[in-house]
Amino acid sequence: MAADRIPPHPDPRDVPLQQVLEALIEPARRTIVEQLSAGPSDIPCGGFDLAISKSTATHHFRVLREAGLIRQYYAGTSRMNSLRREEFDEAFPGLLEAVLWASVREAGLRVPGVA
Amino acid sequence: MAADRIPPHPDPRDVPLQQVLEALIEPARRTIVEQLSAGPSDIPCGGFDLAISKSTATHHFRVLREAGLIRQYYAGTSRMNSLRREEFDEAFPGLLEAVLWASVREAGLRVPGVA
DNA sequence: GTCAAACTTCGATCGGCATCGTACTATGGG
DNA sequence: CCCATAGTACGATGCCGATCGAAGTTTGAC
Repeated sequence: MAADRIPPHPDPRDVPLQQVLEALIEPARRTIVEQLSAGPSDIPCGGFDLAISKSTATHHFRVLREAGLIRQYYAGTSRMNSLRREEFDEAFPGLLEAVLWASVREAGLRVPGVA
Repeated sequence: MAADRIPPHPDPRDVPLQQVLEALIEPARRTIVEQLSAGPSDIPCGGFDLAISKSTATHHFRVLREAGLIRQYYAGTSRMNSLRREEFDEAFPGLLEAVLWASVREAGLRVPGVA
């Protein structure tokens, strides 16, 4: 079975705020969350646009999963990732929205044309 | 003059999200923000309920100030602190509310009586 | 059965932040 | 003027997390 390889997913309501903030503070991890939030479909670990090694990426995915932010499951040899949006929002209302909003806003400010 | 002793206060809109999260991730600093948010009046550096040394506290106040979260001014020998609620909310809508809400919720869960 | 692809696990390294004690500065009271 | 009060500034220390490479594991394709 493939399910055996899938580590535990805590209920977001059981995750301390401290752990959630620690998960969201790392830029690469925020990028992961942003890309998941932006796209309509789940993304395999290797499908993200990240400038880090595979082993480091694995570490980041684990931190996000243990913080209740993402769900992971296998599809063949690929480990898929999906954002646990609703469940997480129930536990931490407004938090993800605020962080993502600020991220997008900053990304926008870096691009414009006014320079 | 006393004003000379007051370091610069950046506009929250100029503070990167990364810096804000780094400011809010430290428990002692969140405690400071919470106590400011809870009370109706400003609080001097020495008026907080913190289990850390003075020099460490000074460090935390600086980090919060530089993140655009608090305003500091002198009243005699006391350095007063106030939460920059509205200005900060304009720059990071919903963020402070979400963090404070989660904090309060957790604090409540630790006390009850069901245990 | 054999190979390649996709990740994970394990140790080691390295840099940054929280922490503290000590010394220093500014203010106000007696 | 002198002292107490309230913080700040400055190293020094110690820990924790991000990072990587190398080796291991699981799956699917052929």
